[in-house]
Amino acid sequence: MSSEEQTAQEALTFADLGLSPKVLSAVTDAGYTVPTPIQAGAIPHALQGKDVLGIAQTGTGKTASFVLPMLTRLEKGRARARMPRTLILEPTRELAAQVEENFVKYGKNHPKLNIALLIGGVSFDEQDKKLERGADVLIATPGRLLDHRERGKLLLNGVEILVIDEADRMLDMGFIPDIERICEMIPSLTRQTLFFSATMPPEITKLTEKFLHAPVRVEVSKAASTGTNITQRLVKSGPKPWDKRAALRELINAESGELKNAIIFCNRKVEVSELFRSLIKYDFDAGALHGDMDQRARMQMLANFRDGKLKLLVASDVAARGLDIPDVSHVFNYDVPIHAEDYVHRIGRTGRAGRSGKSFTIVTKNDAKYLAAIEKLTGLKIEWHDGDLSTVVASEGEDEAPRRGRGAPRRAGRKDEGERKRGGRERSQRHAEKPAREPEAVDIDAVAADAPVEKRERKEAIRSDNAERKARPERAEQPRRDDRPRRDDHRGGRPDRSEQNRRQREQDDDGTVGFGDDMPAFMRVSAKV
DNA sequence: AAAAAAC
Repeated sequence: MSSEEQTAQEALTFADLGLSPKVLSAVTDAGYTVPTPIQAGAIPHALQGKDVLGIAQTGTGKTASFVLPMLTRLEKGRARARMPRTLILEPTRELAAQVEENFVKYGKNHPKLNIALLIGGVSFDEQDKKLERGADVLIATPGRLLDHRERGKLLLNGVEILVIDEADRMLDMGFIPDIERICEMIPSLTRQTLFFSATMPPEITKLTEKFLHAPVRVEVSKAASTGTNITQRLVKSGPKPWDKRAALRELINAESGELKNAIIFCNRKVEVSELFRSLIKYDFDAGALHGDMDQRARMQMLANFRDGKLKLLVASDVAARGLDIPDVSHVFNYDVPIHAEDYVHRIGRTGRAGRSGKSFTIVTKNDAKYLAAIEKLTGLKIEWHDGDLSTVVASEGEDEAPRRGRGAPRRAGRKDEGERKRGGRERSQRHAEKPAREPEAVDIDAVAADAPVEKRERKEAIRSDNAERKARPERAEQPRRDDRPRRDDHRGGRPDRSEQNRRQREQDDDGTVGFGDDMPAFMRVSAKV
């Protein structure tokens, strides 16, 4: 594209793109007049029925660049039962739901538009009913889509427009075989394909060669890989979880003047859970988001965070890309991401739409090589916030190596692999929180679908617990935290985790019945504000 | 080395 064309396009308004009056009016009502570069580039071609290869990061207005032309094109024709007219594939459930919201928003003048969202973790029947009724727009994650299809509830040969969104992320997640299968189910002669990816690794290029016909390539210049409006800092910490949690708390407090809301990224789901619990204990206004959580909790957390009912969101990389969370003032990396690109995506959650943002990455001595990779990728030496690792004060916590030789010999009564791992983690967790003398915990295990336990086990535990609770509604005064085993005897007579949980649940008995029956207490806690 | 995604 020449620079003249570029300038000409910047002067464009949505009214110049060829969208239908209904769509245009919804766009205007939403307060938009000038399309973003990807929208200006893709919409006219999409309206003409051409295949489009859009290379754009999230936050560039990519979603509207396919939603708007699709709505326009859907005005002609009607959907037949079980034969959706369009299909949009998304890598995560949240993204799929987000696209649905866009269709609702811009499709408000299309009262007859049927939208079906096929994602995992929610009821099958409702989705099936929508399919039966005939969907104009089908938005799906690959797993659930294939599930419906295998049950014979879905025919894909009537699909007129196929959208593959976040293709590079699909690749990362191992979805490419699924995507290929799905593409092959849709007749290529009658199909228009819109394909979006932030980057074009060889596998993705191959995919586009296979499934796109003479695509129009629309590339949006990458926003400087890590936006210059983001202030990035490194924060030293000891290597232990309690060191890192303390460093984070200190940081949040120090930033409290500027901190409007923040996402705190962890590398692992268990860490999300642990950190979330810890923050709640310290009375921070925090929520959690990761893929093992109950789908309703995921949605609710995200909604609360977006609506400003929740200040801190502790999340796995499920939240790193694509989620449209406007106006996050801070991003904290509780862990240095193992993949350098993830760093870019994570901190890209702040400093959006030209606003300024701050990111802090907690670094321990174990993170050197990941940090080096990040600095290499971004071509940037990230400054230390308050002295580098050489100034870390030694932790007062337990020795690095787990102590042995106390209690029963290790061989006796050895637990299975999973249990042993969990036990170890809990031990360090408990210990970690000891020195700080935290206020009593909100019990999260009782309700959170995010504990590192099989779902079934969890449900079972809650069910039996509820039964027990009913049987004994009244109970003697609870022991206080100070009566619990202390620092040095935590290896010995520590009450069983489930015992602790049970007591805690009895303490804040709130009538929570179990998954799916009631809103988890931790969500209520966060919603209180 | 981790997350995500199907019952």
